[in-house]
Amino acid sequence: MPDITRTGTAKTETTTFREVMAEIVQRITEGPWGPGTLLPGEVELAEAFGCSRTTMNRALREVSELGFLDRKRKAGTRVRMAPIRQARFEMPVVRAEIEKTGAVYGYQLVSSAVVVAPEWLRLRMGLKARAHVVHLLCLHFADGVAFQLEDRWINAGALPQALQQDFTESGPNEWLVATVPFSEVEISFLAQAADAGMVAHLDHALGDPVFCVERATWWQNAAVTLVTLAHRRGYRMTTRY
Amino acid sequence: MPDITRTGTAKTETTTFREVMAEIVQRITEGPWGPGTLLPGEVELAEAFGCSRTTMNRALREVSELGFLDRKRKAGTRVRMAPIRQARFEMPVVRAEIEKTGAVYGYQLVSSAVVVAPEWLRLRMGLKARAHVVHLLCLHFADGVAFQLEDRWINAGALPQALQQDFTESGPNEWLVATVPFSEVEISFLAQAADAGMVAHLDHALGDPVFCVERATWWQNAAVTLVTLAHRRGYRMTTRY
DNA sequence: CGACTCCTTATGTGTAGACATAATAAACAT
DNA sequence: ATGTTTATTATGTCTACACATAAGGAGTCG
Repeated sequence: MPDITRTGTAKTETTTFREVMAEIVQRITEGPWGPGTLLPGEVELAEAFGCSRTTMNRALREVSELGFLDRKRKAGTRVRMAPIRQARFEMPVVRAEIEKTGAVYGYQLVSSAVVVAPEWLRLRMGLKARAHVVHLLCLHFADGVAFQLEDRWINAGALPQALQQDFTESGPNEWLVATVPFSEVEISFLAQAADAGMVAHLDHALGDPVFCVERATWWQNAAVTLVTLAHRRGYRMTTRY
Repeated sequence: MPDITRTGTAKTETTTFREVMAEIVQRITEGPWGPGTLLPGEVELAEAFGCSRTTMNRALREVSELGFLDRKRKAGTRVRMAPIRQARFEMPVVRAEIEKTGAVYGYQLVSSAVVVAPEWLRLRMGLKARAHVVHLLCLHFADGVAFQLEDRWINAGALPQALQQDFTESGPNEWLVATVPFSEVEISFLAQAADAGMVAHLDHALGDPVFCVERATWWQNAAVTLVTLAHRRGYRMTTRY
């Protein structure tokens, strides 16, 4: 039966790769494809699902990116024994994070100074001896309550404009992402004991555990900035999936 | 040799979507496509790059998933003003995390008990009044040194097998991922003050800041387990990109 | 002016077909 | 037995083409 234009009628009866994905995920999580199962080949599956191999390939690839499948040439597609658990945090600018909760964002510059980089900073960022840095302390408020204390160092060698820039009205982060948008970044999450600065500006007692995010960024192998974001009491960073 | 198979000579001269991606990313980060730029349409780009639109589409889609591009039908493809910063952590089983560093993994069950769920746990996980839970304390070692203290609660109502299971030889996590592999998960990162248990088993003084990961999991809307993973002094969770 | 319709356009996705490549398995030689 | 080559096979990717869909913009009408 030589095929005639499949284009004839309207409504897609084609199986979309999203439908295929959903079905595959369901078969893995609830259905017959338990951990360790070796799936049939793409060609066979495509036939069974009534779609082209291209579509099946895309579906399998994306399910695999979700962490459920392990694919290898020749070896085939296998359901992982345990799915890869991945926590993915989008790190918006503080302003966006606060405004998303419906709160009013507030900003205040606490202190600003140009200093010679201290030893630990030089080692951490790979700065030259006697390199000058801009050191800023800033506060971010949610509905008038201190939400985050930003302790930032900017390498004046790499970004001399930072020396002239005025940070009293808006934070250095917004200026930096506009100035050096595509930098290499290293992010760390850690717990720190509250120091004097955090006690003074956040709702902490000296030595309290503080959840901190540290972000170091480089641009073309030159250190740009190092920032530690200290959060208010009880802050937790959460993701669900 | 009659056959002219193009495989004979040079490497494929087809432009692969990875090459295209690399070029696009470079044009964004270093080249002429600064933040806000509206890119030419897929057809035009494909022609310029000497590839098919399919390939260009894939390249653009993946670059967009990296957070550099914003794509909308009809509106076109635009370079984001600031790339979406995303921290992505793969959360392997502790054993794998430790062995990846080359250290020898060690495990020890500290305590095990079946108790009625305390109030806060009932609220946190949505358990019924007087629900029974298994409460475990376990230690994970790297080269003999305590690395992580696992404080785990398992809902015996949803997983009665947990009552019989023996956790003296291997941790509850490995048993759980094998038993309930595909659960819904909520992960939080937070800073906590060291309590008596952490002081006893990790290298902490009372009240020290401890970096903790809390993971709650459900399966088909029933609470399965809640675990708090307390880390050793100075631990930080890092990602780079 | 404002709200509505319709057209256009760029991306989104599906299909068939072909070749590329990695990795296993089988055949072979040492 | 062991190491090496060769064949096989499942996934990976490219191509050309077609239709689907969202959304901007022009034109229309009250």
